Amino acid sequence: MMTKIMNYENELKTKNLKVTPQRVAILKEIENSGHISIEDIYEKIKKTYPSISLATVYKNINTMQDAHILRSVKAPSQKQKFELCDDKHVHVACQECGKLEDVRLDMSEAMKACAEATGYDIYDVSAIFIGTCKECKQKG
Amino acid sequence: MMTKIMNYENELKTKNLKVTPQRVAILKEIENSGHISIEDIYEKIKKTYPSISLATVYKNINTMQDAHILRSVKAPSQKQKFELCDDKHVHVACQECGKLEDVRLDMSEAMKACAEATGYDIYDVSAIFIGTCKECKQKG
DNA sequence: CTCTGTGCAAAGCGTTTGCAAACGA
DNA sequence: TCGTTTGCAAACGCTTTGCACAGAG
Repeated sequence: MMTKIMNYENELKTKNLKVTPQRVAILKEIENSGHISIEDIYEKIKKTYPSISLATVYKNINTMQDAHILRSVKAPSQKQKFELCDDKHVHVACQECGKLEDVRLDMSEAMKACAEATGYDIYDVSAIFIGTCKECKQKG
Repeated sequence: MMTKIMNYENELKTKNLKVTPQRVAILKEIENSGHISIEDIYEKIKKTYPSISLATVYKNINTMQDAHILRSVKAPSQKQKFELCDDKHVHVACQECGKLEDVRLDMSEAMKACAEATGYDIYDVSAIFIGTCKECKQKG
């Protein structure tokens, strides 16, 4: 089974971005975690790559967001987190415990409805469903 | 036609929050604009109420968010904006011109599907559809 | 070799906090 | 009156920037 990392090297090259160890490390952390904050990316990478600087993480996150390799997710009253663009999914957040999970849910119907209602060309959607998770329902 | 403001006075009282001119002014600005940033709320209120301080706007936004009178919307690469909780709608953002609009789109099907897929109780959803608006399509 | 990316330290902003005075109930 | 809210100024924390050096192509 081939790792995704090679694909991201190609994606970086396609967008005229240089393939640096820092960028590969950032993409690897995001791939592993699904969605992760800047601070957490930095802390994790520092363990195996102590010389990396937080500014570099910020710069690369911005560069790769502009290149549509990454995108941000922001749940209410939580830090900004980042995920890979090719990872099509929505999110569900538990109001009780603050957990944020990915859900593979097809939103194409809703996107179509939105396009019809507005006259926009819709090509993506960022959705966060808010509720209470199984565990918290039992406790509650 | 009765203004919504009276309802919000009641809502504040119900939540044990005092009805101050600052809070009423903030709610009025949000009601007028649909969604608005903190800075814009402050600038608008200052015109008719010059003594208001930015810190007060922040404190009240936070208090009223905690009381579920307001909630935040955050579109990628834009400032946080705020809207009234009772205003059920989703958003559409134009990638070209940055415009953010409200869309009255029924998301109950998607909420049901998400509840089934995850086992969560889902009671709200924050969705931002990303695309290109009519005007930008013509220009583009 | 050239141009992009990195790391550091400093600057920049948006947001929060502490406190005394003012205000709503 | 009593507890909450306000306004100010200072503090904070996250993010960006400028610059010299290092590294990718």
